[in-house]
Amino acid sequence: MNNQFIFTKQIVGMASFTVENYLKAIYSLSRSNEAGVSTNALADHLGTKAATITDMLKKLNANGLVHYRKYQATTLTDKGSEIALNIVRKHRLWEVFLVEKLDFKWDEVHDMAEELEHIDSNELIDRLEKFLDNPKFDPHGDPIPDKNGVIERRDQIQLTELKVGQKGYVTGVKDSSKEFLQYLDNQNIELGNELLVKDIFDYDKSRVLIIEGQETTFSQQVCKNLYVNIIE
Amino acid sequence: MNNQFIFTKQIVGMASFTVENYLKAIYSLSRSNEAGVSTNALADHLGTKAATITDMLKKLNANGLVHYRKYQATTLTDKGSEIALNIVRKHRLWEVFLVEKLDFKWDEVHDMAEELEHIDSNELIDRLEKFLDNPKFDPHGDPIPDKNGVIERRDQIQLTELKVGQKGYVTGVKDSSKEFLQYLDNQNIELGNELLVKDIFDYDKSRVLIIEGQETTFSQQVCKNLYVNIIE
DNA sequence: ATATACTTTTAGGCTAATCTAAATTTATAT
DNA sequence: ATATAAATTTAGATTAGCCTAAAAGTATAT
Repeated sequence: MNNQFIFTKQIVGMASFTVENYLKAIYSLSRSNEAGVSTNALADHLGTKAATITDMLKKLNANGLVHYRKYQATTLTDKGSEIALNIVRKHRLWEVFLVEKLDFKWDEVHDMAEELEHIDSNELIDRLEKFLDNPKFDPHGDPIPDKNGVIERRDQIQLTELKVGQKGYVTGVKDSSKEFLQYLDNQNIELGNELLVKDIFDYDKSRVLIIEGQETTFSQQVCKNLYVNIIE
Repeated sequence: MNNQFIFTKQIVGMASFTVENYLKAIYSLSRSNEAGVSTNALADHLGTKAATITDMLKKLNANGLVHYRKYQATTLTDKGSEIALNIVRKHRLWEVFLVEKLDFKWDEVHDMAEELEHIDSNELIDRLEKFLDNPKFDPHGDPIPDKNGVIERRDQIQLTELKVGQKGYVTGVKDSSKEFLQYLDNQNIELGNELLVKDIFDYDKSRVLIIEGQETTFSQQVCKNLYVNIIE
């Protein structure tokens, strides 16, 4: 009775706004959980109830976008993954546009990009990419998938992995919440900054760092959320 | 029982995608019909059924966005008009972006702008406007409302109003359908072109024109859909 | 002036995406 | 190993936006 097999927009070859958001959420949560994503984790992430997730996962499964079996972790199919990566691509390119061309700050662009990522035109996004000079990373250091969904793997590590005496430069943030980004702004930290780990306190694992010549102490939590490349 | 008094997005101060499209349609159809807009005209324009329009008009009325009374032409309230003009503003600015920055042609931008116009950020659109160098007209010659909804009145006329011997230059198109725009492309007509009316045939009201030195014949329909400014 | 045509509204339904409450399955802790 | 807790699913309902069919109102042409 319930037609679970057709999404309105899929008729014309595209997933609905909502479907796109589900796929993106599954993609995103899968980064930190190889086995797949739980119903509750999705409900949390999307701000809906678990029952709603179950319903939708059944539909996505019926449409070949996810692998779903009752009570089991959910993963994306190739088709689902392709759609998710395209949304991520669009999101990140629009963020570059907002920061580079419209002078927004890196903590201001997320909500706008959440809307822009659903604009339905690959021609548009390909031209935007070219207009932006083919950027490889977004303003938070996250890699931008190319038009085939290929993401450049970066050998960045968390700042917590640097030992005392080691040098690195900031390549990205693991947490790109407004709060964290504004904290970094306050501390005058930005992508590309060079730093040296001067000391690590055993007690709370906080670090004394020399960043661009300036001595600063960062909590372990902050260090966990900063990605760096080691400078040998 | 039916809660007609709250639109989801209005809680956070904005009209839904659908509501925005209704208001824009009413605005647009009101241009050619001072008294207001009929239910059927709206249904036609929006590709829905009259019954659907009636439902929505009642809700819009309850929310203070339109003046609606059974069986009577509908008009926008000030609040409805403000929202409609803001959508028009966004639509036209995005069209300028697509043409000027991403090199789309004027017949390619409508559908993308139909989506982009609903992106919910006035800050974004104000910055886009500045980035585009405060354009006053979109790629089809339509005026762009400023952030207060004020539209510059242009004293353009239809090409049909020019008499034999009079000169003008093209300022815009009345019909901005893909078909008409592509026809103009084929004829090498663009905004700013100078023309002279050489002759008008009584039989079918078609015109012989000299456009940028080139002699061409246009049907009355084409001439009706071209706006010009007279050159004295 | 009235029949006919056209427009608009009403009544009753449908779907996608959501919810709550209850039932079921899986995981965990003694 | 089993009771309890946590996660997940099912069942039934809601809302916005749409539909069809029928009723009601308005306009038009003789």
